[in-house]
Amino acid sequence: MYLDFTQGPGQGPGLNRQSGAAAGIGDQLDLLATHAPSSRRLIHAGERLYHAVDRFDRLYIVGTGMCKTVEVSEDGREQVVAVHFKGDWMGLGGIAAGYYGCDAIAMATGEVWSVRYKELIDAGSRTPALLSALHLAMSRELLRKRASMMALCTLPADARVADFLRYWADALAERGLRTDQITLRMTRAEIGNYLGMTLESVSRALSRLARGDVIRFSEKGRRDIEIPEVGALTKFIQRSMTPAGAAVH
Amino acid sequence: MYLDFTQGPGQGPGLNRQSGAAAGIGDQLDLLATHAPSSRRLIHAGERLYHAVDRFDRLYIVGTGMCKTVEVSEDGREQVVAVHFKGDWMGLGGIAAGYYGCDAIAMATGEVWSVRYKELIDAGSRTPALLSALHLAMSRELLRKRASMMALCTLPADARVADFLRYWADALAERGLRTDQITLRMTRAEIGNYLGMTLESVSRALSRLARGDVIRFSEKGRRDIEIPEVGALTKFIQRSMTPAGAAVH
DNA sequence: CGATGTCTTGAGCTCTGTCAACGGGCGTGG
DNA sequence: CCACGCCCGTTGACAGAGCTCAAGACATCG
Repeated sequence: MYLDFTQGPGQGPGLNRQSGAAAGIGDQLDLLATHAPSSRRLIHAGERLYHAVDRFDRLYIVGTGMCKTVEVSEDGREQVVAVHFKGDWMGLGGIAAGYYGCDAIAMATGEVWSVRYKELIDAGSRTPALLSALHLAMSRELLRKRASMMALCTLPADARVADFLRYWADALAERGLRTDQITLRMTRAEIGNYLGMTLESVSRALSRLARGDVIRFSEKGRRDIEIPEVGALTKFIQRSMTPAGAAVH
Repeated sequence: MYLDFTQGPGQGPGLNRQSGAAAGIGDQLDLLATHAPSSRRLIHAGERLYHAVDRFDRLYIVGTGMCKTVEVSEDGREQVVAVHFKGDWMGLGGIAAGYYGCDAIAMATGEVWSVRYKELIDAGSRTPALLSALHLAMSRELLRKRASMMALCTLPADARVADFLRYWADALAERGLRTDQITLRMTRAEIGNYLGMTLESVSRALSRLARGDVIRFSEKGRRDIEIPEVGALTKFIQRSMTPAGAAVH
């Protein structure tokens, strides 16, 4: 899926597989552990990794679990700007800003790795694969944000929710996990905030998706969602585009 | 404004100034010309630099003029995902995707530089400042997209337009250009597409901003907009947030 | 000068936000 | 153990922001 044009004959192992975005996830951490002075840290849901105002210093990588990053604008508007799964890097905006600009908050118990940016760059001159990993991570986040903007700008509320579920399922699939049963670790309010709509709209959208048999609510709770067929989400999104066919009811 | 934590004692000149985002813009091009096998190309408005489906190969940098990048999703939705001013890099999403994923189109006559990504990386091992420039560019685009998402998710239509104008003015200011008189090189439809609204809403928003004396239409045409006071845009945005005071009329 | 594309403005309608009521899960404390 | 409060989620009724459709004014270009 993702091609790595940076591979050269002399490069170390890792990051050379081409079997998906997650190809280098394990390798990334190996690389860091082996070639750069990285550190690990256990985290629990709700715990904050760094504050928006903190001076930029380290980059963080989700080892296990998942995190969200939340931005607060000067005039107090607050927004979830990203959800980070295993292998995703965090804090990349700090490179240019000098401070993080977002709060990073764990959404589940897990482990997070981190490296000093400066030391990563130094190590990168010896181990180019480290730089490749960094570039891939940044580029991937760019792609993700592009997709988010596309959804925000062109999809109606219901389809945005469907798109969000598809994204979540894809993220799990890329990491070799089941996608027929996902656990959203966010409240409706958080999802709505991320998707630019209210919690009520999220709730209604999910209800409609369930009524249309695109998803099913698990017995375990309303945050556990069964997706028998991820393709059905895509179909739903496309249907909501055509001027003719909306309304699944 | 933007701090560069990568500066080391041994680094070459350039990218070490701290006088704003544009600090390294001239230097970037110097760097490329001196240390990497880059090439230049003249472009005219409407000309396409690369196609979304093209295999990723080179990164592009706006030397003079400006460009937009347009994404087309599989199901045919089309969206302007970014506007690129002097010094902005383009094609960064291709690093992870393997293809560009966007069309890049010139919006004015100008000059665009480009480097093979692979060769840039190679040169970067000899000239670390090149890598710093790349990282800064990527990080900056991440910040920009974050800001876009924030606007899309939390601002009403009028304020999004105001935010867009402010962004444009700031971009000019960072490059040492006048901001009291800007020329939008986009149709209302393009602006609306970029901001997630219709061309009519853009038109109405601009009319309201003009009525509220936040902007003025130039005699030269409706795409030339005078902004006597950039701060007024910010005030307008904040006013549209407070539940009490909206309505400038 | 007509043709085309762009911009503005109005009128009506729809989607989604707002406000409100209600139910369920969970932890705390009596 | 149950009662209570709190947070989360769902659903309904309503209102309003923004979209759709339509008409007309301008500008540009052949």
